[in-house]
Amino acid sequence: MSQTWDDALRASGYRVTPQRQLVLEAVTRLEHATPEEIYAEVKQTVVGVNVSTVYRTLELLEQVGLVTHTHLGHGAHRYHLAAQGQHVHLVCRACGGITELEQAAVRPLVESLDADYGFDTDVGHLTVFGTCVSCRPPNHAKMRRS
Amino acid sequence: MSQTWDDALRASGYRVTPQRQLVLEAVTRLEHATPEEIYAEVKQTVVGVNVSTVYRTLELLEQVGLVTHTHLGHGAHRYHLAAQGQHVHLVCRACGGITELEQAAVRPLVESLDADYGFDTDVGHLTVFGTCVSCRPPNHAKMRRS
DNA sequence: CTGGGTGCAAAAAGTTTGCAGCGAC
DNA sequence: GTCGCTGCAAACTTTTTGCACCCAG
Repeated sequence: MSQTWDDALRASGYRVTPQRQLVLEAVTRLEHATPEEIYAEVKQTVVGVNVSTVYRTLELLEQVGLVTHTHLGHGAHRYHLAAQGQHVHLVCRACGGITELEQAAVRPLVESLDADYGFDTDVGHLTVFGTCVSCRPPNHAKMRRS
Repeated sequence: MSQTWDDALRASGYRVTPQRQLVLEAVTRLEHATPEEIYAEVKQTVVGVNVSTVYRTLELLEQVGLVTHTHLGHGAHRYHLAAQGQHVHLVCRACGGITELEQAAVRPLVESLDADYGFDTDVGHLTVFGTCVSCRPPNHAKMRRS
């Protein structure tokens, strides 16, 4: 499996370089990472890698289909492995925590958007903002279902 | 109704200025506008208004609760009237079109996220990316509801 | 060897801040 | 008249680009 990704690169006519390997590893390790975080991660392994290379590499990896990005919170692009499968993100406004959900969790929504509006949802990009259990005020936290 | 908003400002201890009125009008007129678009709009009415004022005003209006912002596509903050009510946004990747949905459209999702994960969804911030009817490949586009 | 990839530095885009003067109340 | 608000310019942050050198194939 360690050879899968570089084949993907070569297959698309791109070269396999240590920098690209490092960026891909960083994306894999730190899930939901911003370009900056990825840069920091890569840099602490090998010095000399440049920010611009990280940006260029991310763009390329995404184009090849190895990684994808989502918009979590203000302007933060966050990258993750495409192979990890498409998942929905729940982002807590209070603690900033990110929860991943399987596609199944939003299937009803996707289907109704399709049926009612003919809209084809890109589930992998779906991000839901709100407040997670542990950050909700204890009182009216529950007693909703009632 | 033209006097409602300035009371909201004064009530919060802020002054009512022409610039603030202009920004609010711009937000009202062009729905889902970015700071830049708002700036452009304001500028074409009155010259001399500054970008920084637009940013400061938007921040203030949001704090007072007159407007809200959502994250639509990459890093674009888009502002809209809070009074317009919370609505979900469908963003088409192909044509960039934005469709607004009433909260009701996602109620099932919101309820299941609450029930299953204790997550309190911020519906006003919910944005769904995908492809709209008119941009979907004609073939498998329809024939669902059939 | 050759051309794509990288580092470096400068540019561009988007947003914030300090400060002096102006005008809402 | 006072103090908050604004304009202006400069600083900052984040991302992009041009160019010469270097190394994967």
